[in-house]
Amino acid sequence: METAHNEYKQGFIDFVNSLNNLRTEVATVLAQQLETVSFKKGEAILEQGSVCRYVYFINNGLVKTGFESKDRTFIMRFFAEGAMFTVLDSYLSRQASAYQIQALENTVVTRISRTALDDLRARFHSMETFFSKLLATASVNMMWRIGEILEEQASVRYANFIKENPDLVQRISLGDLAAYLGITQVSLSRIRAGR
Amino acid sequence: METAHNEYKQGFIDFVNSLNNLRTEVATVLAQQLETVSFKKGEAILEQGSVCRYVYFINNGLVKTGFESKDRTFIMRFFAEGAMFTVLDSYLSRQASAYQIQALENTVVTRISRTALDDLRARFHSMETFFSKLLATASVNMMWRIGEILEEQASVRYANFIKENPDLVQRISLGDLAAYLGITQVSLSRIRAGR
DNA sequence: GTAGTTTTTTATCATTTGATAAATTTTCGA
DNA sequence: TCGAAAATTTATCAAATGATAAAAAACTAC
Repeated sequence: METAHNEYKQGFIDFVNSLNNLRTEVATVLAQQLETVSFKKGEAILEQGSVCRYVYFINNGLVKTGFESKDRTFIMRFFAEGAMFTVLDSYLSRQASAYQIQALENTVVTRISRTALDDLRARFHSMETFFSKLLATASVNMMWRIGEILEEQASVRYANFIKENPDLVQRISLGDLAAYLGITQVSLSRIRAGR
Repeated sequence: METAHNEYKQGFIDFVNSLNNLRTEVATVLAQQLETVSFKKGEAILEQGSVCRYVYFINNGLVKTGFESKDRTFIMRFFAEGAMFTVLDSYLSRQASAYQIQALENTVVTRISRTALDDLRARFHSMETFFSKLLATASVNMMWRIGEILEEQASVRYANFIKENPDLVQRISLGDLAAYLGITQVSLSRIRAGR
């Protein structure tokens, strides 16, 4: 439906503007490059081993990015409505990704292809600035996460996660939260029991 | 000494060019904003609690970035000659940093102030692109590190570090390497003993 | 609503890492 | 070169987490 489609595009544009305000002209060109796609709960948005060719904005729903290793799964991050994400290494290198993206709920995303965004970044200084700021945000988050993992035990990280994401906790399974914390689901259950 | 000073500036410029080639004009303006500073082994380049006002390029020497917590120390990263670094959260937010930077060897850095770099990023698209690429590199490194910490035990991460940084290992103390791995120095000694 | 599947909990035992202390080795300045 | 300080190793015991299995609870599909 066209109306809904444009609304979704507007979410993406608003997000970009919130990081770095675009001239109307640039926003218009950007809007032309966006497309909106839906995924059902459980569906893979990006499979491990394929190349991530998009930057995504979540209109609604919830996704996890992570990877499978040996027989365990690890989660890099959850992204909910209003967030922008990609699998950065694959996106930048154009190589197959070790990471996957999966919808944890029915999810609607608006995305832009790397080709299109590269072009916009090259043509418009403001789009490059937006991209810098996007990476800056991601970097600061990751820095923080590394520090926390090094410093704190799983029980503390669990408590921190709950405190900082009270909303998300309701929507994430125990197993996925454990995979985010880097411990087994059984260990997290034990931590919750307080032993 | 002026000659040496210009050589040092050139290292910074070469690094920028390697990420995103600058027009001569831009490189010249950039060069005017650089200054070279030396630190003795053990000296703090940035103290925990102050604001990181620079992006640094290491001409020679070795530094660690990290933080003290309770009674333990943790290291985010080592940077040796040829690397560019800053304390990103503090640099971007202009807030006091939870992280410190310390010289592990006598170190010569060439730096640019945030004020000057912000100005160059605003004036020259190519400088913004350089900054994006710098952040992209940092992001991919951090992504990789998070995945590794989640997935692998300290003994494996130790083996990986040695394999990927055979040069650095010679120059880093066991304690600092343990702080990077997120374990105690005693634990690392035990891992090395192979028990 | 019920059966089957998935998720979560509980329990037990093994492994990894931390805390502490002491011995040993290395480094460094006088 | 000596002696003190710092770094590293070794040892012992405690705490945190993993592996496995089984029970309980929650969720789903029909």
